[in-house]
Amino acid sequence: MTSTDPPMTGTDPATGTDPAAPARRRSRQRDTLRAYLTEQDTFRTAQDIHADLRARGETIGLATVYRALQRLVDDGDVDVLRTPDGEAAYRRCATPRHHHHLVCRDCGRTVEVSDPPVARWAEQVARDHGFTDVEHVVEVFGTCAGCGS
Amino acid sequence: MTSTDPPMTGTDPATGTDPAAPARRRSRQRDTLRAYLTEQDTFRTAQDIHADLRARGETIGLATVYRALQRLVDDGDVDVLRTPDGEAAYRRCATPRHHHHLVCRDCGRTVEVSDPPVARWAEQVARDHGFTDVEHVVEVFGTCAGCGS
DNA sequence: ATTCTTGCAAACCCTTTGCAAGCTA
DNA sequence: TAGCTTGCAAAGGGTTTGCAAGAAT
Repeated sequence: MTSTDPPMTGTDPATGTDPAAPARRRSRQRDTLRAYLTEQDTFRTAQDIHADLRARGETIGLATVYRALQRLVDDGDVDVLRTPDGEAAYRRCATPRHHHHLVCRDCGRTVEVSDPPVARWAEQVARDHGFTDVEHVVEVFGTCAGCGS
Repeated sequence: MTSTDPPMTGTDPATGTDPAAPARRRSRQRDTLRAYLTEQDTFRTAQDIHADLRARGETIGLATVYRALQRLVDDGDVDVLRTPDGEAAYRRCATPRHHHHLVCRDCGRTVEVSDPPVARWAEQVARDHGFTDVEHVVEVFGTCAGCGS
């Protein structure tokens, strides 16, 4: 609806890419991260991801994990959310369109949930009070069946 | 509805206070902070609050601000929320019962909004997937009329 | 007098950045 | 070869904590 993300630079209407953006090269690390994220169904912090990859014997630096995640997020390939204690958690979601999450605060297991009514409500409330460039954050945290006592 | 906050220690059914908790003494700093928060209608970070108080000539340490805010939050006297970039922002809300916020991402000006449907929706979604101890985070960010271009 | 509070500085943690070396195209 | 990518270590920024000095009861 509302364009919440104004492009920083112009994009070529033909290719949809930014002509001014630097060329992108592929790398083992980024491929590894992408593969890892694809097989995950939980939200994980950058540190978690780094630790997991290292544990598997992969060689990748923490800074690289952060940089790669940042790029995936910018490209819209990965979702980010802030855990209640302020850490950023990442996840490659199955649903490409706007949605929310039901996240287990213990293991990160996540269920994607959509709710158009909430979005409409947010837009309405904002408009009623003269706010623009609306963005709403809706996350549900809980303890999943597996982690429950 | 659901008891989302299990008490860490037992509370005396008579007084409603925790017998094991240390005695609480009043202090100039805490009174000042409380007064400051009461006159504010915007969400502010601990750093902002500290800067504001210092600018007014008040003498109070940053650590004290953090500790005092933490206590107010624990007591349920102040609301906290995470800004999109991970900082904690505090505000003494007028509405004592559960509610959400429409926050200006520039100046922090806030409008308290209630929406029972969202809460019920969250509970329902969580229950449907076997999650317990549900907690939902719903915040709407935007640019208020005053900060808008 | 007791012990809760404060301040400062150091410690913590997550995240970002500088820069030289490595690798992709 | 050109220049994007990586790793490491250092720097940043917010928040917490240790500890001795300062208050409140």
